[in-house]
Amino acid sequence: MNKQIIEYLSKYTVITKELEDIIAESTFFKNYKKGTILLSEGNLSNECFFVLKGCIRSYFFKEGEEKTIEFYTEEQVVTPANYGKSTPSKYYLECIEDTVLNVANPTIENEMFQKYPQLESLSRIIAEEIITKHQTSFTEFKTSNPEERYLHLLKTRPNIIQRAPQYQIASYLGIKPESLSRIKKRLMNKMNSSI
Amino acid sequence: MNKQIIEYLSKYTVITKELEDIIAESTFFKNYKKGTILLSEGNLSNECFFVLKGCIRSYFFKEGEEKTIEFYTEEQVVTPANYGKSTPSKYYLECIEDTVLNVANPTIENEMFQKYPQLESLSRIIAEEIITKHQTSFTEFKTSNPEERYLHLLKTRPNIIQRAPQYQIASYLGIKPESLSRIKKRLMNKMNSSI
DNA sequence: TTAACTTATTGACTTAAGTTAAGAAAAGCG
DNA sequence: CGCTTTTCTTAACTTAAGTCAATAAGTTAA
Repeated sequence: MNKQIIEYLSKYTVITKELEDIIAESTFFKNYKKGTILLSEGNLSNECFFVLKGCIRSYFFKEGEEKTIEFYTEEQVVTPANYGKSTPSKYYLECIEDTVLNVANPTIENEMFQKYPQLESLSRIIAEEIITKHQTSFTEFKTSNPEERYLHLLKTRPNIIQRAPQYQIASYLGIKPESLSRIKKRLMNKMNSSI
Repeated sequence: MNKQIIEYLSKYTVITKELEDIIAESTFFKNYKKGTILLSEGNLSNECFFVLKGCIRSYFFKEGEEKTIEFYTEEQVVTPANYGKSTPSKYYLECIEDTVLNVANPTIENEMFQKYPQLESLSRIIAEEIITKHQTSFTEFKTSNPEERYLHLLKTRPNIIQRAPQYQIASYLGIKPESLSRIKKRLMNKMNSSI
């Protein structure tokens, strides 16, 4: 099971046997049933996650409506915004499938960072990588219209569309479910008429 | 001049005199005239920046149109996506005002990280902070319409609106300049009619 | 298997952003 | 200072997303 994490981390640096053991020591695995809420609005967070299998969705309520912030699937890191802080969470984390996670907590993590600076170095590199990816996604979103955003999602994360209900996809794309329904229909027509 | 950086870093951890010296050693200051291009599309990047005074804009071209990605002002860190990597930049960095920057490069930075793990620790913490801020901004953007986005910018970064031309603000808000012009007019009317 | 509930689609209508084009205002420069 | 260039505004029109409401399709559980 640890193989997945090591493989992920190996993209960023050489993971020695020692480092591998350190990681194994400082984290643990956990299974969650579909529908499990990992974090609720208003609550503190003392866990961050690495998705081994399944899907986590972050969402919150705005004007009474559920807004999906992000979908996290295999090989993704989920660090709640208030992880290890004393501030309440502004959003929910929910397993939208049966999910297997690798879990860490700030106390052990900080101890490990103290002991093994290489581990913190790795975290820094990964954090910077995530910043870059976020900026790319944000820019893509900003410079696209809803139809283009849907096509982009279809291209870059096709399985998300299979795994999450459409009303969740819609708010993830910043539109209403009715609009997503229409966009799909419009695209179907375009496909057919171009045959 | 270094005071600004130290003050900024002090938000995240205690900056000892030693650490202060380390930072002073590993970076330098530089002045740029308005209009200076710090990084061009297609080029490599060997510098990251901390804005002491002035404003940097990142932008790129999509379908022949300039799209503003971000504005960086006083006390903000600018790390190009390809900083220290061997990949070409996808965007431009331009000083839209006379600007004073604190500049670092990856070679010295990595040396310093090796020598002073506390410095890398600080970088990790700041990087994670930036991730959280990005996610908040992205979510705000996604769940707002153009008018709300403009009002949000007016509230959170009013000086940007003074400092950048409107067509740049427009693309930053993901809309056309004509639309921003109309939004402003509409808001003026609302203001007046509510007196 | 049906009944209850959730999710998705469709239609009619409203609203606002995009597009194109023209002119006004402001900024930059010789 | 006046001329040029850039930026901003306005208008008319098109297009697509939001809204509201009804119905259809799919899911879940008694």
